[in-house]
Amino acid sequence: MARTLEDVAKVSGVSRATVSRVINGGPVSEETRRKVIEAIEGTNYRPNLAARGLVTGRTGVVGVVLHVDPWVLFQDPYFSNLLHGIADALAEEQKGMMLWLGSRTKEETLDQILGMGLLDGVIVTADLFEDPLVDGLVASTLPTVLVGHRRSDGDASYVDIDQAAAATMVVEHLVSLGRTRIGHVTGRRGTPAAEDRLTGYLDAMAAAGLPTDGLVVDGEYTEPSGEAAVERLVAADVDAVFAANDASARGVMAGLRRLGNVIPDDVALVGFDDLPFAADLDPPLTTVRQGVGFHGFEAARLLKSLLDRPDDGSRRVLLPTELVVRGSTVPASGPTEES
Amino acid sequence: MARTLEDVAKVSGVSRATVSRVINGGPVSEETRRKVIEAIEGTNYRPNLAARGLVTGRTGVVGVVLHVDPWVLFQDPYFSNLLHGIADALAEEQKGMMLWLGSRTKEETLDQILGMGLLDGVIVTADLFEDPLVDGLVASTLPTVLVGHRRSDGDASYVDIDQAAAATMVVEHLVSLGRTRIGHVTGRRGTPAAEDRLTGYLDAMAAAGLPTDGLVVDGEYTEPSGEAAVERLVAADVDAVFAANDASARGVMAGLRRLGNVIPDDVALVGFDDLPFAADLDPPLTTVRQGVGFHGFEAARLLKSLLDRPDDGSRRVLLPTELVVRGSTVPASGPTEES
DNA sequence: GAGTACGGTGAGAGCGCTCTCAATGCCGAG
DNA sequence: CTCGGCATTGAGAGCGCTCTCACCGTACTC
Repeated sequence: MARTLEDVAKVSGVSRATVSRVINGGPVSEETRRKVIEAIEGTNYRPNLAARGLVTGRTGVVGVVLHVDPWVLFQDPYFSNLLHGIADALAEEQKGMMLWLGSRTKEETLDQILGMGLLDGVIVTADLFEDPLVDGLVASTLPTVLVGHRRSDGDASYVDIDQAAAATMVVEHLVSLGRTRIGHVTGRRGTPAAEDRLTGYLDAMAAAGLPTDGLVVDGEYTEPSGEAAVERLVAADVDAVFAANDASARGVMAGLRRLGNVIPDDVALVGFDDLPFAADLDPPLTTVRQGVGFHGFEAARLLKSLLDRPDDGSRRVLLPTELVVRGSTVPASGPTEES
Repeated sequence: MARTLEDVAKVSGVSRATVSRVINGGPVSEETRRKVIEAIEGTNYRPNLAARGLVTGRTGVVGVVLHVDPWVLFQDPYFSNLLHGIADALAEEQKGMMLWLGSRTKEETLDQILGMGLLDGVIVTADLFEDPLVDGLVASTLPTVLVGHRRSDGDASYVDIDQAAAATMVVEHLVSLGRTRIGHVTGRRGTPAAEDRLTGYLDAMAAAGLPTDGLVVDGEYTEPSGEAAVERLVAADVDAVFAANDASARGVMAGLRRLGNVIPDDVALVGFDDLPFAADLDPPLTTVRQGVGFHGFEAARLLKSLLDRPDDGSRRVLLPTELVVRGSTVPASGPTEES
């Protein structure tokens, strides 16, 4: 079993350099190529990536950093979808993926990643305002693609959605239905996504000439926080609620029902994410689909482009979102029994 | 910013070899060590793992192969717990983790892993009888630890539980409660775990002198398959059911209730896995706890031992299981209202 | 004083690979 | 018949690191 280039060279009767050419597609005569390929297959030889990486500086391996609590990681479909998308794109490019989870401190993780020396680049989620890991990665020489971004990441490469525009789209939809008292349950305050969605909501409300006093209640992206927000929203006499994500929308739905409100007749409800359960709620939840798996896919492709043409500077990609209108904002249409 | 050992050597006025000694804990005078460390910190130097790996043959990176459909991967707590355990153990040993998911065919994945050349070893789940990936890994020169094992993996290194013994423990518990018509809903037939649990059940029943005719119904590890099995079990006049996992136990519970059976009074019920929801069922489910996170942790430690002392041959570790007795096999005790 | 021991250090080889550069052989052109 | 040009190949340097080995100076022995 051939272990090195030299071995293959000996077997096929050529030099090390020629074998290397065959493997990497250099100019080699047809006959020699055939002989070498035969030798490679016969000896089951596989080039050593570490050695190649040492000389070329490229290993074909990219790091993926999902530095979140493992329970969150696996319970929140966001991350699984994202990872799935990344994995697919990397597989397509024949690249390896090295995954870091949140089992150590951010500083330790950063150290390990930067010291690895085997990575061509990294993909990392940036969902907090303060994040030394993201800061360190962006500041390093390692090509980095963020999924999501903070305002301070203006000159980094990232894939994100236009959070504010998506929120605006939601409000406009509700306004078009004739709703005027539109409440908003925010996401976790301080996170970029939550702040941007809030901004989009406020801007759209202002543009429509609608008031927002008392209509914004802070949430936490969780079901209980959504349910807890209902009391104040109902007290503010809402006829529609935009929850910052589907989980809190589910809480809002439960809370509204408890207080005797009919959805969408009394209060229309919109979520964000389009998680699988959204369509199964009663009534089905109108929500913003952001296609997380696609984000991952695009992040990997962005990194590839960054690696292929490093001189083009950083890239910013804003992916489209889509409003999925369901029963929670529109009464069931077609043949239906009157209530 | 120092990029190489040579740079650090120049800054601290010693040779490359001495810097290497400082980093790897060789014999160096206190004063020199201080100077070098100062230079390292001052220049923010990080050793290049690829280069080190090239000469030592060790990179400190291990591969983890969870070649399952990503949806399953993230929905089944088994894998998240396992991965979590592995990640924890590796973090403790300062090792990197490279993750392969099921985004490509097993053959392609195998090729990539073997060709990587950056891995010290690999941890892979072996939950199918036929698995070219596992076969290839075990047959390769790459140190491999299996989580779970097939009968044919007798000479590989693995971490597993004694499935049959656990099943026997379940049956003995039910027998000790005076149950005699004990049914079994199997896992997916053909998988090692399902077969071994079945074997353990059959052996224990035989040992207790109890019949099993008509008491075994094939399941799929899923809730619907559990519910579907109930009809035949009730027809066979069971007074207890051992389901091969918690998910199918939940299905059995629903089915029994639908047919008007009271748990545990009419029929006792036992699951397997002790997933979080098991304790929240009504009544709480008696089940076998296997501590999956711990399996991962142990697998990583096993791999470490394999790497540290390769000459000791392969290792086999059977982890203990624990029967968690809850309301589904024992009537609530203590101050309780009579039904 | 010569011999031995030993902690501390540097020089240099070499891990498996790529890549530059020069050498070779063969072609048609002059 | 000589020469430039081209396609093909090999020799060798070197990526950043570890590790062996030889060497130095000091201390200790007899």
